[in-house]
Amino acid sequence: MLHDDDLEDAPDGADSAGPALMGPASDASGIPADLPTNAELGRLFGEIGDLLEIKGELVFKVVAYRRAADVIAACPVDLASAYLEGKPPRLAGVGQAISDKIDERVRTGRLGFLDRLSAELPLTLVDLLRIPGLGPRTVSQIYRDLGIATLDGLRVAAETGRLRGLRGISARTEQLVLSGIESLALQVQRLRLNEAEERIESIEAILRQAPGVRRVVPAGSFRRRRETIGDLDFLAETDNPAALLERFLAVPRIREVIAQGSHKAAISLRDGPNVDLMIMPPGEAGAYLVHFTGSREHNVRLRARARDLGWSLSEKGFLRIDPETGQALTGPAAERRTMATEAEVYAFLGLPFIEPELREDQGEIEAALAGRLPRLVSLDDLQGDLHSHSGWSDGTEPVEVMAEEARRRGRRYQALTDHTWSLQVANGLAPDRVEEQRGVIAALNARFEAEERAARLGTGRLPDGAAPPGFRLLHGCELEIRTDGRLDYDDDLLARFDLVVASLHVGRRQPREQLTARVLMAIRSPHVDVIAHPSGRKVLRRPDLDLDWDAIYVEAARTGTILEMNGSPDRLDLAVERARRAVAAGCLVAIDSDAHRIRELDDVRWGVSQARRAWVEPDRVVNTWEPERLLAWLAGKEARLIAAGVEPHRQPGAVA
DNA sequence: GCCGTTTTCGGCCCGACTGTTTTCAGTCG
Repeated sequence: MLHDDDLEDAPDGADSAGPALMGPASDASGIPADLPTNAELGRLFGEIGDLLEIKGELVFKVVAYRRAADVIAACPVDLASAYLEGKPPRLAGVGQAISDKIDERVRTGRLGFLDRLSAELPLTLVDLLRIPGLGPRTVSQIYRDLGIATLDGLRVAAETGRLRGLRGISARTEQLVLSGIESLALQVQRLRLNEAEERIESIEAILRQAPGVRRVVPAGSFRRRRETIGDLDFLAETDNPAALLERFLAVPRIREVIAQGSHKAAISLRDGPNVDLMIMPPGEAGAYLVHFTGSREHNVRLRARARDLGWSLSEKGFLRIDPETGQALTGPAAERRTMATEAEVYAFLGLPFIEPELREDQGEIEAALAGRLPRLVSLDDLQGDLHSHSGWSDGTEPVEVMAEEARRRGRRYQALTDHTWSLQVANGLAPDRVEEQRGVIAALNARFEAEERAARLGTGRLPDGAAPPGFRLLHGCELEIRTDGRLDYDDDLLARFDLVVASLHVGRRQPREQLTARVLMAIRSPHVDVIAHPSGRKVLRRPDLDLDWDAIYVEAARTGTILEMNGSPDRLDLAVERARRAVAAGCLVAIDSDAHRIRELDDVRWGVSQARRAWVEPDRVVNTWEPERLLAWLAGKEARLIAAGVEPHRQPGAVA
């Protein structure tokens, strides 16, 4: 059995199709060829924000740069191209000043403001901010009083006792700085969702055993189902806070207790993330859940709205603001409101309930105010799964085991999509094995039908007792798009599958035009129904393919070719911003497991949460459809190509 | 620096914990 890594990475050696595009440093117009990505642009403005903060600039200006940096990095449109074309999109938080700076960076390759700033304050100071406990004021003081601007310099100063002379820094703080630098060096990566879930479940189990505990809720970015998780957050209701905190501070593999109070504590684990525990007074969970679930930006918006309504909002609930002073009233005069549920908190703000996955300040507040929140797809909406593997290629289980497991989960269809011929590293199927596999699947479906018929007649029962409304194993394949754009099977063979899922594992480093052309050819095939894991990325490990995404969305929408939202927590592909844009462009998606073993059949849930973050509604997801509707759609590809005036991409003759 | 059917000027979110203090600033989430 091959590990996924072998499958994904080994064929990259075949990246010999055509030389890399080595253009000149700039063309005749002086426009630099090394256009910055959105992530790089975002990083630049983040650095400006950091430097301004160290400089002691107005905090709102700092916040403005950081907010712009986030918006820029998350923007689904390639900003460099858009600015070059003179069509910069309107982004909330990016005004004239920052827009001009983006334009300058894109056109000239420079950013004068940052250059001037870093002449004043070394850019390396930004690194010092990453040390836990070291904020802008202290960094500024260290630089101005001691001239220290680098991590190395800081370590030497701490080791030789030069820091402790500064105001507010004792010998103990010096030690904290040293261990902080150390922890940076071995800083743990962010966790993928499934890794975060493992740790959360084990800690949650311990907390639940504490006496007096009523409720433990994992909150934070895990509850929002972000792609990667930094810290883990727990909220708890208990009659005995001391006992719960004691239990928390004794979980296995603690590296350090970071903070410890009467109602909250924070620890760091040896093998990973920081963990926060907050204890809620019974019956007041609403504002706590809101506060510790929403992103910082979402919460800022909520509190601003509360303020407009005359209330100050915190995790403790609402406090009436004194109109004279503008301050929250405290003490005996205080008027305080608490709620048991999040829905009540939102209602108090005049908003409908906002699902956790949407709480990112990506337009959900505006949509809530306008009554236009989406009805998000949920796991219960799914009728089936269009992408899975068996031992025939690189899965671990026999076909019948995967099928039985899918049926046991109540699905109405499961597509078996083993790899094709040319992906030999994954044991891809030659055409004769495809024929053989078709027979196996037909026999299985015949057996399932007989069992269901018998169950309906009362003369037999299904393996788990319950009679689902019918289950069908669909015969598909994961069709390799080769380096030259050819597809792995000819049209005659492709036409005989129930569905074809096409994907690209080889030649990943080709230039954008070539990669895009390969995907577009697959989209224009009369037999390709789904583009699987379209970006080819691996979460935290491998970047996206360099594709012309807008061209792909347009053509996928035009031809009714489905884009996959792959639920494997390693992939989560499409990413949220891409999926949101694809659906806005009219594309259909499928939420698939890409299971190679039984337990991975449940990975569709990560695909569902990813789709929810992308505001996807059920009807856009083809595997929420009834089997009849889905099969009719799959059968209609060629007719749609013709209707749309798209020249079908034919794949004639056998290709070896 | 951004933003606006209550504003083109004047706002811009809130509290706990820590460390070094003697009443609070800095940091963090």
